[in-house]
Amino acid sequence: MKKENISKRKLKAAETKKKIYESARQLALNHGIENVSVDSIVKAAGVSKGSFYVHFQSKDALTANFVNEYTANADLNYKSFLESLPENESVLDILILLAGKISDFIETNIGLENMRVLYKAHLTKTINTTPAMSYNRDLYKLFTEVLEKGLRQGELREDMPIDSLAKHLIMAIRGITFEWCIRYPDYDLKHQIKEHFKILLYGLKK
Amino acid sequence: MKKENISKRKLKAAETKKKIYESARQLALNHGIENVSVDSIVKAAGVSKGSFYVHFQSKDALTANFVNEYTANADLNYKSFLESLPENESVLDILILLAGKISDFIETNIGLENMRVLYKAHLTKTINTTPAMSYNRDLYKLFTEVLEKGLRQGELREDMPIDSLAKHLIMAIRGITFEWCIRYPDYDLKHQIKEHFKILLYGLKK
DNA sequence: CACGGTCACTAACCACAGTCATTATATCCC
DNA sequence: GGGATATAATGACTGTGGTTAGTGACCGTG
Repeated sequence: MKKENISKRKLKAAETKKKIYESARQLALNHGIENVSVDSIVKAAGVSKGSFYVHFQSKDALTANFVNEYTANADLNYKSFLESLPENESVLDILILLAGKISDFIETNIGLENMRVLYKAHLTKTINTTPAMSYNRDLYKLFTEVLEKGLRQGELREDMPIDSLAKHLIMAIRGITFEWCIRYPDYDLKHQIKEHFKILLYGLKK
Repeated sequence: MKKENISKRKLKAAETKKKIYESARQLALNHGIENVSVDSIVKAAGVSKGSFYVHFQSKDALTANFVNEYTANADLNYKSFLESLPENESVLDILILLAGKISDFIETNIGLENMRVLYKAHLTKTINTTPAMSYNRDLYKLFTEVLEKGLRQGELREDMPIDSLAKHLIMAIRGITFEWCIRYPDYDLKHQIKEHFKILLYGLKK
């Protein structure tokens, strides 16, 4: 009877956290998270600054939360995209299409600024971005499944473990997206991702 | 007779700048630039804080200076490495060796923390990291030269422009190094770079 | 019911990057 | 030399992310 009975307090806490989160989202939506101070967030939420830091490790961690939401959303999106493809599509073509889909999603649904924030968060030891990094992330599963199909259908070379290949492909996408972040606007994400994948996949063909 | 005669002042200014720079380098060497405040730098240099901002646009700009030094140094190193290779080496082997050399240099001469700082700087709009990013950077020239040789010797496919290939390869290295920065210590930079290059180069073979 | 401990929350506080009005002084020009 | 100008240098100040000692409401236990 311990865990159940502390509900009133925990409820209040959860409420406070949500208030902060929603205020932050609202402000971020209007001004971009980088231009929103913690002070303004807590003022909007009607709580104290210290309270913010009870619920969030840091402003960057909060930002990472947003981004992790995007990430989960993205993976859902990719999954249904893959399911929408015709069964008989060649696996190499699927991979190219998927890469294109990913670049679209990043550009239009996440955006440059959020990607920059995400990558900075990744580089900061004190921020936990596990959901977007973990090899258990759905994205890795999706790639692995596609590659397995390619293996079964004899489209791929067989001298490399599938899960390692998936990691290499996703790392490549991350690398290209990083390059986009740092070279924008002199860099066409979609075009570069497709071009790079053509080289990579040529190296995977049987 | 205008520019010459203002020497005494400019000299003093240059001296101050150097004092700041060297103090910063010394402190960064001992504690890592991220753990050194501008206040501590100017205190060590015996100048005022405002003076720091006369000579440097920002702390990050100063950091970028350090990084650009590393970069220039790295390219020199890679160049002499390439020159030390036997003439008759296969171009694909040269590229693998070069990639290995780069990973060694990054790991032992630059280090994880500095790479993280560098990539964060790249992601920050207000920091000018042109020297490390520019396609005029020596590194791009080196790769282009090797690839040109490969083309002459008929080792490479001919349907892709050489300078575009060089960009893809260097971007791949950057991507892998980024992955190393965010996955350390669960990621073997040298091994991953070599493995990835094997896939990539297989896709470039004639 | 009452007492001791827990925990969300607060507000004042700190550290640090960056700014700016002001001061000091080397150079220019008469 | 001496006033005018340009600029190096100053240091108090601001804004912002992050910390912490303290408070009081709530909880489990006697």
